[in-house]
Amino acid sequence: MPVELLEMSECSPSLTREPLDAEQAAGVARVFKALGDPVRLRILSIVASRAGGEVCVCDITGSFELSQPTISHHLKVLKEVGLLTSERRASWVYYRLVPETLGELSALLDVPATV
Amino acid sequence: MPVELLEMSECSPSLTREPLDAEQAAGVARVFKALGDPVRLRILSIVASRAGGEVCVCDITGSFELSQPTISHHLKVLKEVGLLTSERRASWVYYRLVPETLGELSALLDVPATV
DNA sequence: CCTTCGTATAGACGCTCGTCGAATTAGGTG
DNA sequence: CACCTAATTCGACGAGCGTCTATACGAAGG
Repeated sequence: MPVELLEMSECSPSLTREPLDAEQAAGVARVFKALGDPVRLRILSIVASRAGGEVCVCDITGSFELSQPTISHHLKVLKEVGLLTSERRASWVYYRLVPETLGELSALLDVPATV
Repeated sequence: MPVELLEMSECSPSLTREPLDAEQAAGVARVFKALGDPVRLRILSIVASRAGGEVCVCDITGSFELSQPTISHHLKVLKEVGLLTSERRASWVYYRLVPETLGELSALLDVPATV
């Protein structure tokens, strides 16, 4: 559970500021790798675009022609890198977005308009 | 060479707008997968943070304890997904950032502060 | 309890990826 | 031309990933 994705001395992390060191790069790459799968991206967008912010696993499996364990695996990956959280209520497990993680990545990729 | 990473009807692409379809997800996932490697992330940050915006391959290889063909492979991957461009001048090949691609990804991950 | 439903885990299998050394292409120079 | 340097391409190998089926777990209901 990474508290902070980036531990930069400055407050505005960006790829354009200065080269990432190996450790920083490894941490960020973990998250991008999780985003580097079409199914996981779609899962994330399903959760992100859901009005209440919550999605039940059973709502996701119906959107894919993949086995339920496969979806479960992808959810686990997204959770491990801090993009999703889960909560069990009765028989169902609900997943929510972690907007802070997405925000950090967005800021990291946010390059000045004209270089 | 993807002209446009996303072909959404709306002008403000974001994960939170509506779920990505399979085709969109596949296109975006290609780029994120390229970012999902620590070495490639560091290469990208080296290019991005370079004052002139240009980096020679020989400048990059020195920053890693990896063989030169391996660096060349990573540069190729970053180029194929539209994150870098290259230009040959004399014996040297120079790589530049494609800020538009990074900008699209940044916008995609830019979620509203409070959901 | 035993069953049923929703979800997670375990193990297996094929394919992809990152890395290497070796060979190849491209440009510059004597 | 021969030679050198810069960079890419090739072929191979081991590790990791996405998917599956089968199994286990957890909660609710007869």
